Amino acid sequence: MKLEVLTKNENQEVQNSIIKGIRDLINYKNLEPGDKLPSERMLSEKFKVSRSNVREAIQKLEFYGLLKSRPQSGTFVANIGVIALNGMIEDILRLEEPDFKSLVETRILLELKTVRLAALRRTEEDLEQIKEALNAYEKKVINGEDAVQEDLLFHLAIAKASGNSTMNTFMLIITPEIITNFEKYHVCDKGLAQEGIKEHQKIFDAILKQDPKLAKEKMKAHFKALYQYCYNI
Amino acid sequence: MKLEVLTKNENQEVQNSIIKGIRDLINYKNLEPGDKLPSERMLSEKFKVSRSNVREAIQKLEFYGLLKSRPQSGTFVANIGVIALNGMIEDILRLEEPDFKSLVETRILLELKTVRLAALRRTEEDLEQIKEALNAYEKKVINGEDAVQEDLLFHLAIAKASGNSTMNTFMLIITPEIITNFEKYHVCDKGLAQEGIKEHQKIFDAILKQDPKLAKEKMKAHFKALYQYCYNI
DNA sequence: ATTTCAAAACTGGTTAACCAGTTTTACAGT
DNA sequence: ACTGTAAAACTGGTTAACCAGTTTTGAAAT
Repeated sequence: MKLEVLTKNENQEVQNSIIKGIRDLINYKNLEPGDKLPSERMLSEKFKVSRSNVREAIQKLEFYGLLKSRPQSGTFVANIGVIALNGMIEDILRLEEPDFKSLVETRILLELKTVRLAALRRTEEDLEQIKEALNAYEKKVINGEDAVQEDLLFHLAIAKASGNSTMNTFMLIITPEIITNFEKYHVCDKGLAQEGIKEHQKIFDAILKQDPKLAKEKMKAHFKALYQYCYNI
Repeated sequence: MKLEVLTKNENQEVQNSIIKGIRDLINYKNLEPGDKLPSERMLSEKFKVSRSNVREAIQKLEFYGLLKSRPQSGTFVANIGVIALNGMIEDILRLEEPDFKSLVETRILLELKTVRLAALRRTEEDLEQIKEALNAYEKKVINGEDAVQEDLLFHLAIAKASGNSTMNTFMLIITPEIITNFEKYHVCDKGLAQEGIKEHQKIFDAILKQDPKLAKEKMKAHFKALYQYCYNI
């Protein structure tokens, strides 16, 4: 028997076909929320795929909160109702890779919110960490070096200070892709970076003063160039 | 040698210690972005853990965009700079489980944005799917049945119509947790659901008319009760 | 008919051997 | 010394056997 190594796309298709199989089990085999899924071994046999493929598919559905594995016991369907399960699985199957415009749009949305929340909720420790990130950014820019990383770390420090762990996680998810694209398209040239220092300082001051409205305003100003760039692609 | 099954928390700690190990490799062993990580076998030996544990930790860092595995070749450090890598790994290690308040806060933020974008960008097919979800919700509520799932599917249909795949993904991530908590705390009782039909209809009409401002307004009104609930916990 | 409880079957997780590409190595030919 | 190339070493991914808890089962005891 000849074995082949699958490309990432082929593997994605295998995973999706397993997810479809699990969806069909829920739909046509009376598998209700809360019930136990057939064991990984049975699923791998039924779908003619390896057990590791089954495990990966289960992990993906677990990430989206649709399944829950319990060691030495079984994998269980989340208790969110069969209709929601179906709708969500359908959506997950059709999810496409995020484009850069989506990322920037989402980033701006998150940042304008986290900076307000940070102004309202920041602790003294948060302030210190934001200040530290600001200083690192400033130093790099003054030396004429590329400071995309320090820029993003400043924004991540604000997200952390927002006290909202969900938004913090989401910011972390999009940040590497943002950095990669910024460096690829040279979004931040030296002139923008010089301006950036002042803008960052103003954002920091607003958070320090606990003025959420001002903080949001200054963040909006900071993103003005980015906005323009994004809508001119 | 006695083996024990690890609880989820213990496993989390194992994973975090591997992530710390990888961080140290980057910091102290001249492992620069773009370089190849030591092989999974070497890491599992070095950190005295199983290869599957190493693979899981790598997958987690891959999810956050910090590593990239290439079959039959190696795992590579993302090209986002050593400073960003360090900052992000630190943040990932300290990430906490999201609380319900964070989830609701994030949901409202996303929904007020996606509904605006949906009003601007919705296709005819989007409209049909939103209408379908609206009808399903209506039917359930009129029959006096619990309609939390249909409610959320209506909102997911709007997120899909926003044309922003990142926001759509984020909505999917938070939805199951939202459903679970809603059902647990009985956030939507029958009276709210009756009101919900009218509110959903108004949101749909605004999207149909391609009026983003109105759509956001109606969505805000829809969340008014939720707002109150959330800040009274 | 009901309850008890130990043995058997089954579970997700772990391990180690294996697979087939990729990369490095080292030697043969010039 | 340099180049070409084939073999060896190494890679992430896959497989199958194994581990120790969990669940089911079924016969014995009541």
